[in-house]
Amino acid sequence: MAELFHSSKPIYEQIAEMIKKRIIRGELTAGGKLPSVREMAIEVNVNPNTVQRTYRELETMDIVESKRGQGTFVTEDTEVIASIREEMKKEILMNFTKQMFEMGYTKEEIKQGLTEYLNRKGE
Amino acid sequence: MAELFHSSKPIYEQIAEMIKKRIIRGELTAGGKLPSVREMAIEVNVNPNTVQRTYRELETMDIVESKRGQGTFVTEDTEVIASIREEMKKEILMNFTKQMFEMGYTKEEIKQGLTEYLNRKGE
DNA sequence: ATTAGTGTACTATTTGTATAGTACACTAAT
DNA sequence: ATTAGTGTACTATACAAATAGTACACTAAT
Repeated sequence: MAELFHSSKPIYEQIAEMIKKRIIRGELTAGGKLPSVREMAIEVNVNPNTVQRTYRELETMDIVESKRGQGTFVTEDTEVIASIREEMKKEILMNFTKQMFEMGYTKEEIKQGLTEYLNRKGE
Repeated sequence: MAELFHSSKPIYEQIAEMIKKRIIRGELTAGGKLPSVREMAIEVNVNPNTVQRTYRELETMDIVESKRGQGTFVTEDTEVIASIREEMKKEILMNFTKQMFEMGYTKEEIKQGLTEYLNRKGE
């Protein structure tokens, strides 16, 4: 089977990223139920303990709430979700621009590079 | 001292990234000498063995050449350097756009998001 | 020849990640 | 009450990354 994850980052973090993106895209709605620890473990082909760790992390971030015997649910607090979206966007942009600056590109070159890349993708 | 590295990625890879960027920016020139394994270890506050592993990786990629008793030198092949630059740029752009798409943004929203972010940085 | 500064190799130990297996606690449905 | 499906906890094991320490091989300068 195809490898879902990169080796350079802990799998439990990568699963957390994946779930956050699903929430942000609306695939998982506020108050909605996540796959159970065991289901998710099968879905992403990983040990249940690893998924549990992911859920624990997400719970610490107030993104999900785990209810013993019932399941794990996306927070109903839409403001939390909105702020997660902004945080992720900012984080991704910051990381991207930082790396491009470190390569020596200027602001304009970065913008141009992105535009070229996106146009090329559409061909 | 400030932590130079992220915990989520092997340090030896992060050092390799750092060095590649120095080469690309021209801080380390073709044929130039890198800091010795021991010097670099002190510079980045890490064990010499970790730096050695970085140098070994870079040598495998034909980016540097290690000479016993003399030191480790940037390749003199400027084409290799040029291609590393393009690879890194593409890699960074690909990673960035992939993540933004996964968050649900469109091409135009990505461009706009970048422009806004860069403008905001200048304030 | 000696010395200092290189890269290189090796063993041992620690830490974090991930897996494997088992067991328990709670909830909802029957 | 029983059962199935939840989250949770625990021990044991394996592996990679990183550290620590030591030693060796080679080069250039003295």
